[in-house]
Amino acid sequence: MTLKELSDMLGLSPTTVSRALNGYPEVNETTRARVQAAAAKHGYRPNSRAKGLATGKSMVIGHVIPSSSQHEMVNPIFGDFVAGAVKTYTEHGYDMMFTNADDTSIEEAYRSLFQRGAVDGVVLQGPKVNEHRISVLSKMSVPFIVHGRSTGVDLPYDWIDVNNKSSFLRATQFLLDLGHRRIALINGLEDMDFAQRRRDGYLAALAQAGIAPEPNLMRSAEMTEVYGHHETRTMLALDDPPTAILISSMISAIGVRRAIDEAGLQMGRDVSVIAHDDDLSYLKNGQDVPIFTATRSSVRKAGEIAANMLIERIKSPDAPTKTRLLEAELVVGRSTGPAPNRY
Amino acid sequence: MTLKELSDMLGLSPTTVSRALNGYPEVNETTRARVQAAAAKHGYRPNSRAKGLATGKSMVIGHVIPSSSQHEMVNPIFGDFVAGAVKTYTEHGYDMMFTNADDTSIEEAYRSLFQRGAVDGVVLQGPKVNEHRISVLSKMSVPFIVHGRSTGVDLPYDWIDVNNKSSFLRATQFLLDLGHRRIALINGLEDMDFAQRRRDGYLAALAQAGIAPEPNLMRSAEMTEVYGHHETRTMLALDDPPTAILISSMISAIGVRRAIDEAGLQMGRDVSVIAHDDDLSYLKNGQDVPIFTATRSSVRKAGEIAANMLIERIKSPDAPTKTRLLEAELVVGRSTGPAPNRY
DNA sequence: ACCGCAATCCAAAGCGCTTTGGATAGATGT
DNA sequence: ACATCTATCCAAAGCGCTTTGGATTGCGGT
Repeated sequence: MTLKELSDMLGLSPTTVSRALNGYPEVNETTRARVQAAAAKHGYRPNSRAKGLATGKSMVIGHVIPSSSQHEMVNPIFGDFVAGAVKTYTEHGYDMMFTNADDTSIEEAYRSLFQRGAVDGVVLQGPKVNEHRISVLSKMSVPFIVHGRSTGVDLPYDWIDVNNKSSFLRATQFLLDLGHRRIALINGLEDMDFAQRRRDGYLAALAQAGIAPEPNLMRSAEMTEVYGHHETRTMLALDDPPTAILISSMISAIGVRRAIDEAGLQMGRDVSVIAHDDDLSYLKNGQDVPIFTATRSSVRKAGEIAANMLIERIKSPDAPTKTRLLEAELVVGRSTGPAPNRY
Repeated sequence: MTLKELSDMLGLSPTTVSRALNGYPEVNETTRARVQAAAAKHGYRPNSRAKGLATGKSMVIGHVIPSSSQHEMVNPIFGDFVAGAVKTYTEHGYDMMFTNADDTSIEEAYRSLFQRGAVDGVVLQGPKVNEHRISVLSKMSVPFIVHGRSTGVDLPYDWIDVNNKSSFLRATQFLLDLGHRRIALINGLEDMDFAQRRRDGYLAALAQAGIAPEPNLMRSAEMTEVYGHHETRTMLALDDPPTAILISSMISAIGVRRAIDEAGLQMGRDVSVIAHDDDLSYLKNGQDVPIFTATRSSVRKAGEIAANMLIERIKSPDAPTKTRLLEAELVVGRSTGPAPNRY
């Protein structure tokens, strides 16, 4: 069912039918009602490609998934962020498009998406320190939003981020207040911007307390369960093991917990644990009492907000850049307690 | 940069340029080389909407994410399935599109996607028993593939599924062989087809062993960590608690493990556990020795295969339907052991 | 020298929609 | 009664591409 078929059927011109359906004023209200009724009856839906060609908009927003050639790691927060975003997109009439690109061609992927006219804007996820993609998108002068920020990039750009530094600063202080002195950090990959900020917060808190950071207690890698387990196991076997561990992800925290159990220790008594909790829908941090003491910030909500900000940007490309910094809340669960009196 | 601009620049007609770039034979090879060089140099990329309009294809494949209004549960396997699929799509020149729909309008969402000409095919995920969407898509005579199957739907359709029944049959037999008699099943939502098949396998094994199923030991809900924890806790508090637990998801298995620990029991000695492992990239089941004994089947690979099958279907819409049944492997880890001699 | 054929190229139509620039007719104003 | 609006509708162009149906040229064959 095309516009022309519908208009023939109604004895009207395509022009009028188009206007009737798109809410233009130059059409009689009774005619409009007739048109709408017929459109509904026959299930007419304008072809989005034709519409896009005519209007110059695609009403699609793009996300590029990097398929790190080796690891093929799929970020576990991906699903929740997307779920938040897609909801907002749908409400505003946008569709969401994914493309996959390996690390070397990721810039090419963004360029292709735009120059083909496939999308009206993109979301940039998982920014690294000195993220190159930001300047690429900036130069293309294309609407985009960054989920996270990038230290070292001076250009103005829209972003939404959690206050990683302050939340890890606070979490570390919390542990220090409990008397812990040997606090480990199991962090994400070091070149990721969020990981660097979290480390900064951690280091700042240690510095305030006059504690020298110990490289042995600072680990970083992709945040899988197995990684958390492995690093914890290794660190607990040190001559002078940590009494508290700070972890950048709930997933890894589960591995940490497993290692603590295996070592015959008790989490919250022998070893305190604080994790960053993205509030994933399938991995709730307990129901009444949180399992882990955690710095919590919903990544789904971040997805929603990011989508809204991007849509705003698409509407007014020349508006001043906007940013949004979310504060994580510190929820206290049963995984933390006073430092054990070992000596 | 449009086709016309490029052709003007080259002193050729749009026809010839189009043909040169699309590999048609009626163009001189030296001309073709010239055109390709110019296209590369100026970064020309055909507008995909215009191309789609002209060819009648969108080169996009659609996925609909149901946002169950209440739970807003995002399936944790989602990310990996998508990662597998999008890789295949990209290789074949397809983009991937998401739409969100609440449970009531999900059928509408599929219809809209096609009638707007937004996609060339769709993937149907998470089929329920008597899945209504299958007949809807069938009637629309539209290319689609189901990830999973639907008991009660007689129509022929393409699907790829894990052999849920046989894998849970085998897992249950494995536990029975270890001497377990009170085996619990922590399953997914009952109306999901996979959950029903897994239960069938479980029940079949019990029946073979002459054991009457006990409703008290069979639970079903959305497979979160907290759910696994809660049900295990409840069951372990029974007068006659299970000695083994079968779980439909690694995520929930983590909660199960937590409950076992909290009860002061040891997994693999006091309580045996087998989980279904989708081989998620961020939740590997251990590295050398698996943590959980598990029925394993990579959902990422399923995504890849599904994508390939769908692309085949799009190419030849009238070919006979194809199906693919993957067998899960039973990997034996440290979470299972002989039934404790309690009495 | 003439015909047929292959190799190259191009003009123009068409995909389904929006939008510009009228046309038409009845209503209004003086 | 005549010019002027206003409300309503339509024809046609255009978005950027593919594709049909020729044109044109040069070559071998007779």
